[in-house]
Amino acid sequence: MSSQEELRTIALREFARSGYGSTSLHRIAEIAGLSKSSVLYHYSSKEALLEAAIAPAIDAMDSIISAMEGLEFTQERRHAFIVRFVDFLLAHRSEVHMFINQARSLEDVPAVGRANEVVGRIAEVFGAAVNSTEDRMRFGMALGGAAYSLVTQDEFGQTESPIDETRAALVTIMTELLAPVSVSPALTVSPALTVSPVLN
Amino acid sequence: MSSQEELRTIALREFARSGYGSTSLHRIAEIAGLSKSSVLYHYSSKEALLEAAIAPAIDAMDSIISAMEGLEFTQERRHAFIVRFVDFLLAHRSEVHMFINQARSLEDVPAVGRANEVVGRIAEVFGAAVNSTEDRMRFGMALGGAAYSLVTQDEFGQTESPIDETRAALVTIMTELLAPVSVSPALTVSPALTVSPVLN
DNA sequence: CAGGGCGCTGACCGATCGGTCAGTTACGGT
DNA sequence: ACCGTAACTGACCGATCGGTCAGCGCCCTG
Repeated sequence: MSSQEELRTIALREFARSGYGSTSLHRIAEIAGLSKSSVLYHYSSKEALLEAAIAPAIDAMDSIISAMEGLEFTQERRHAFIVRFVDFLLAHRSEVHMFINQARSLEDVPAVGRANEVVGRIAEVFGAAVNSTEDRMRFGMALGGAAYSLVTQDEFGQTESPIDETRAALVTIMTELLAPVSVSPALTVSPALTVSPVLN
Repeated sequence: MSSQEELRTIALREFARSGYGSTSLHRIAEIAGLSKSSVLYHYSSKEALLEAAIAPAIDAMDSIISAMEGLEFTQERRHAFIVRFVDFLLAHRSEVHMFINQARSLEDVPAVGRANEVVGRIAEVFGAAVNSTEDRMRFGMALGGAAYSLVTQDEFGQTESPIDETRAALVTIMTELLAPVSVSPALTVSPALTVSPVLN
């Protein structure tokens, strides 16, 4: 693996694990067995290194959502999206971790801004079929929950599962969450339930 | 509001939004309209400020899980846990955001380490009834997804929903996710189970 | 009026940050 | 053998970090 690739890989892992702002170039260099100057030789700045590290994931996410835009939202297409999305998550855990955790604090970085745009387009495509509060929560829990549980699965030392088992489980659960809920109203908890004092 | 409380509130929000490492004491002081020295007058160190800010949330989470330990895992208790957990999420969004995003990088901080312990105990309690890969994913997506979608809901400028609608939707979806899959889902929610939430 | 905390401050400290720059080493093509 | 360039480095820069400290004004009490 070339130094450039190695630096990208290391930076990605460290940025995701410790945060962009809290990861020093010195640390990245140290892990790579290089000096800080060498890192800045390959990438003109810390920000350039970040962009190089996450660009492929943004492209992948972009192509997934582009394939959905402007098309009617059939069951088949929904399922195809879920499968693509799960595979995307499995292939780009660290990048997704970064988007989830630091998209807000890094939004001035061009590449991260672009990532936020793409996420917004996903929300738009689903938004057409998603109106109620509960449906919106379903959408958020399906995408966010899938990403989050995948990320923490290898962060915390949980029991590891075979990849295809994980993949199948994710597809099943996301399909369940994103299925049109108009059916079986008996499931929903009555809205007149005890309104709790939510205070800080 | 006293300076101490105000600093705690500001610190919590900034730590959650930008990360602990990337938030300077100067910035916190600036928002509070004080000097950096004043912050260090009220809290002996940045870490002490962090601990003071998140301690109440950890206590609340601790009491929720303590109420579950050592008891048989009935439908009623599962539902009670979900309701308490959702109310906990609603009351402590910022703290939960921090645990999710930075628990790993901050684990040497005593208070955060304690938070990780509590999360581990939650996993243990549920782990008894959770064996397959899919059930484990369900658990992760229910807890993590709920926390994540709540956090991003007000971070990104999404359409805001009434808080009791959000609460009801979360309870519904989490119940659906955590219900034993073998049983018909229609049977799992009994309407008379609304348990009053845990107060802080 | 004296004085003692309390809340707060600016000046200052060493460490570390991202980044610049001149210079060294290794090496492939002619 | 020579040269150009790619890969890499240490010394150094200004800025900012968390933290220390002496001292400021203010209010309350004796």
